[in-house]
Amino acid sequence: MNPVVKDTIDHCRKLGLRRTKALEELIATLLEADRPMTLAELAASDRLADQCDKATVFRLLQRLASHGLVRRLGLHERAAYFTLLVPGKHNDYLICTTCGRIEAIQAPCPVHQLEAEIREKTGYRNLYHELEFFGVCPACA
Amino acid sequence: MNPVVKDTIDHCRKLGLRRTKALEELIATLLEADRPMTLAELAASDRLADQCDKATVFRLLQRLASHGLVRRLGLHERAAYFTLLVPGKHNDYLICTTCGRIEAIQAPCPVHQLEAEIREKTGYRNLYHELEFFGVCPACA
DNA sequence: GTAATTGCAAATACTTTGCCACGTA
DNA sequence: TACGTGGCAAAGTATTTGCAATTAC
Repeated sequence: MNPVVKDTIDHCRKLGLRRTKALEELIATLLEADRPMTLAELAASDRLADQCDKATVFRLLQRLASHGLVRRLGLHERAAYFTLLVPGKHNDYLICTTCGRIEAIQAPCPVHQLEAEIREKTGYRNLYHELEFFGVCPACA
Repeated sequence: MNPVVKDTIDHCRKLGLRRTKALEELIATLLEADRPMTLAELAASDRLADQCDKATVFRLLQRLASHGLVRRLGLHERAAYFTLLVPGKHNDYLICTTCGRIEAIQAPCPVHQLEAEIREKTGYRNLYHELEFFGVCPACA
């Protein structure tokens, strides 16, 4: 098993979650995708399609998000997107407004400085940001 | 009438939209709010509540968005948020994950440089970004 | 054995559209 | 007059929940 999957499941166990097949497959799927995915995409994915109900995936995502292991993103679609929060992994995206393609941005994120300032000046706690770039990709243009 | 509202309506007229009471009130409401608003909020607002149907507000927002006068944002809620695109106005937000309060960020946006790089390297067209900070505001903490 | 987890189906929430009446140009 | 626009109601899509059965520990 992928060590990140293992670590994540261990983390879940410590939080009191039970080790179920669905949990394992969901985490593996999110990790392999390497981009945010919708509930519908996840429930229909190879690993989960015959494994469990969409409601189960939904509740797992909800639990994982409440413990900070998964983040729910707005993006531009009607459906919510979910991404696994892996320590040391960036989380900014480039999205094509025509075909919906989503790719992670490799460049270092330039907002940490501003985030620190906001934390100081406003007194907000547990601050994090969401940064997305939207445009029409070369293939669609 | 507010000059920005007037300019925006003039712009709409040039695009072929008709000058209706609903259009005027919607634009004025979005401008006065100074933060993104949901369809439900807009339809229930003082200026629009007794003015027109929610479907009308929806279709107006759709038309304005398709012409680039309004932008639809994801944010973290289930409902979509809409904001008027006023030339020269910033569009980054600070959002409380507990009470849902949304405020515009005054500081200069630090991602323009990165945006330019992405435009060059990836060939995406019509690039723009969406940047939000999420956290728990002092009142909720 | 006990409590968390799951599947299924039903309930919500929000968005989107059809159709005909209406108002702007 | 002609065509964009509006209201109302119905349909569509995504999310969320109730409850009894199941499973992890």
